[in-house]
Amino acid sequence: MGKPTITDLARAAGVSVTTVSHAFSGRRHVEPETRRRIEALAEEIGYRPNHRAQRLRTGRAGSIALVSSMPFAVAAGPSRLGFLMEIAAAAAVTAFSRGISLCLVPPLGPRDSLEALEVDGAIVVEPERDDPVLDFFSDRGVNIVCIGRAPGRDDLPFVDLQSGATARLLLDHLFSGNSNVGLITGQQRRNSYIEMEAAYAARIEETGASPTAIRIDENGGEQAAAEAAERLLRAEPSISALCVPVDAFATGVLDAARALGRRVPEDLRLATRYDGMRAKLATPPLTAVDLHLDHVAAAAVDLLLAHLGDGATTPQALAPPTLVVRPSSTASKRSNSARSPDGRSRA
Amino acid sequence: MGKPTITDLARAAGVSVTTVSHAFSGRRHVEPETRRRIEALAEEIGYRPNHRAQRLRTGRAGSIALVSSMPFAVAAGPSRLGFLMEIAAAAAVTAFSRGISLCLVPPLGPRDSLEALEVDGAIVVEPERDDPVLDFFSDRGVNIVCIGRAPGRDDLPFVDLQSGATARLLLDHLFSGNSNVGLITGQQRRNSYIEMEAAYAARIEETGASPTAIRIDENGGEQAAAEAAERLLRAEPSISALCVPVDAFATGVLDAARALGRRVPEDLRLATRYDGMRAKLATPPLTAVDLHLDHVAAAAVDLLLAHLGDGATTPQALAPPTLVVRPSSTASKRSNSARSPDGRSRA
DNA sequence: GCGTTCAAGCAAAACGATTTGCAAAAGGTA
DNA sequence: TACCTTTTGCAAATCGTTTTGCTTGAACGC
Repeated sequence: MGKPTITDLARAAGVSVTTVSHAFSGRRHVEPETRRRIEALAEEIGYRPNHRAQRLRTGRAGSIALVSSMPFAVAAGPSRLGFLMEIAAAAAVTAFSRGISLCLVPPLGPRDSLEALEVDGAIVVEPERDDPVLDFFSDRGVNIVCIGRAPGRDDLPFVDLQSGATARLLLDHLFSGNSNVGLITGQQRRNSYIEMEAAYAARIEETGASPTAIRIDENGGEQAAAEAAERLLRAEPSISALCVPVDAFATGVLDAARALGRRVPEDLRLATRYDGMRAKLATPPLTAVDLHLDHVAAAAVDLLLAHLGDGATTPQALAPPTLVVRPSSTASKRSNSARSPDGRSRA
Repeated sequence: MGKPTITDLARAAGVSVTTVSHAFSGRRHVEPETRRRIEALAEEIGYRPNHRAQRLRTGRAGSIALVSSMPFAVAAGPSRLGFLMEIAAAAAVTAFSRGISLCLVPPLGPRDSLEALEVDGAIVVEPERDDPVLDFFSDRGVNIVCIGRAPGRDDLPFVDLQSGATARLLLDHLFSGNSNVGLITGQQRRNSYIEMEAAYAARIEETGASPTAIRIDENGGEQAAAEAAERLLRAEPSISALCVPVDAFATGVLDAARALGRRVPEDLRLATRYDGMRAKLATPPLTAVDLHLDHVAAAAVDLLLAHLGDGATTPQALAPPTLVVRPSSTASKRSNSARSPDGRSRA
């Protein structure tokens, strides 16, 4: 015969299945001595509750999904992967520590391939406006939590990526060098771009400078950014600093600068958002923002769980994003002795 | 009332639940016209089969796990993450295209935290000898497929990482420059280290050179490697090339070389294994091996599925690993015009 | 007209747990 | 003793499928 069931265990212990169930779940009191006997016996005969049966009965799936709204395979590639995967790793750890597992969901191609998915809730990373992923889960009655506000969906709970603060951090830094600052964001309408553009517009308004902001299709990746940046820098040679939140775009800008013979940071100061491998290992290393993605991921898991009414651990407050200054943006007059000059030591 | 069940659908269609079930599964013939009516009606009333019930009945979980035997959070950190996550992304895509989902499993801390996991099978990435992860799944009767042979577990199916070929590729390249080649591997007993060490020993035997091989605890990460490499290079100043399969160790070696004033590649040639961000973006970019991890991941998923008797897609043959020569190992006499000199263009 | 076969569909038994309502025993009070 | 309350445990219903026999009715050969 197969694996022992709760019935086998009950028979062995000389009690009913109800009692066994209660002994494990604690939903009702059972005589401590009885419980101990049951537990010992369970261990002995190797009983383990059947999750599939539990799930049918309770209606819980015991797992959540982590979804990127951006294709894995698309050009933004390894870098974007870094962002998502840093979240994935932390989310997996948190989820498992809460007793649920985490499914990594690739972008939905043919819509029905996601049918297989069976989850209690989903964490969607930086959705764009009208993101089909959101509809997919909404349709199925799956709880959603976003990382980064979902544009146009104020009904959805989210963990704040603090994009406004991040934007101001970067812009404060770049504008401080008395530079003529340009902006390169993504074409997709993600909240972080929207807030970045708003902060930039506010800055421009304040200083009376002339705005130089362009958008690039994320799918073009590094190369599209390099081409666009080259055109931009030719057209507007007075630009002396660029805020480029997408790190793949930022390295593209580095290529463009090299092609144009403009040194970074002496002739062009540069800063990006996600402080990943790419920013850290670029030449020169890129000024970036530590978004505390591990905390963000953990908070997202806990927020989702709270919405599921499960483990009501109160999501703790998030630390504000912090600027990590690296050589790519040190003001040209000053020496390279800014904090964390090499950007590699803490990798 | 809640979501429509198969019973509701059967009633609506004026047939029995059996017929509905057969209409969807195709296990028995149903009148084409009846089937069409059922399908249309299903669409109309919004019926979707309950996965939990299906799973209880069929005994399939509909998902597989991807497990790293190495802690996420441990010092090897972002780099190791790259390796695992590159596999995770590709595996997720393949798995979903086969109609099953993929759970990302963090390392097991307290053993029971993994209890929540409910999968049909597990892919374990580069297990070490006596890896507890393997026992965990074996105990539970979960099918296992490894990426990279599991040392001491010849019973387990695996997707070959072709570590022997990889080792020879790297060693051929380094020895070709008439260099005095040293080796730095990891202390853990993973198959790739074992095969690398064997290939190195064979080389030494052949050439009559004196061996200089050390092992470093993976948990020490980049810094431990830097310290060990510095000691090694001081003790054996004649070493003119280092084979360092772990990329985090390789960048550590770069630091050590810098500290000792040895230029790479002029004074010290260097090559690593995993061709990730780290290798590509290092200064100078590191010679590495393209392991075709995306194919490996896909093959692992298909192999696992084959063992589950599910989608018996024959795993296609794997492409051999290919050397990607970068400036870190170009022989000192030659110019830097080896193929792919900058290592960034194809990122 | 009689057996045989086949197609199409149905009723009911699993799958293995949780949960509800009820019963027996135990203790407390009047 | 009678009555009420609490504790402890049980039997049976339930979750929504899949799957196994079993019934029809029709087609077929003879």
